[in-house]
Amino acid sequence: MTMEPTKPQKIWQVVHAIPQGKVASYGQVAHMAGLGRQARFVGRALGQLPEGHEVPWFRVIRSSGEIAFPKDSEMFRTQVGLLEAEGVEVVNGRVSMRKYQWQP
DNA sequence: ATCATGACCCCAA
DNA sequence: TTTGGGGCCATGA
Repeated sequence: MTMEPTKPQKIWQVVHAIPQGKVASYGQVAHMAGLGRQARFVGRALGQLPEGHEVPWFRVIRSSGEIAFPKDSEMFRTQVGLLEAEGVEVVNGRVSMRKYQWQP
């Protein structure tokens, strides 16, 4: 029988649907996953991704357009690299939401 | 049970 | 633009 998706699974499902070259905010993902204002839960869920996943976690950023990791961190550099690789411009750790936000 | 801490957000000033 | 305060809630000390 089919199991009800857990909260993290709902989140991963939404994130998986973000198209290449677009980004979504943590709050946007929370809302789309039916979790209301639990934006923080999205960050937690992305940190719990199992190995071998195909979830484009790097397309999730803050509502302000900023990358959520410290600029001097390895994760920050990784995320910027992945975003730029698919055409998303990152200037000073920030993405233009006006240009790149996913709008289903 | 309490306290602090987060890959956060929104509003007001 | 920046700051401050409240909201949210799982997790670990």
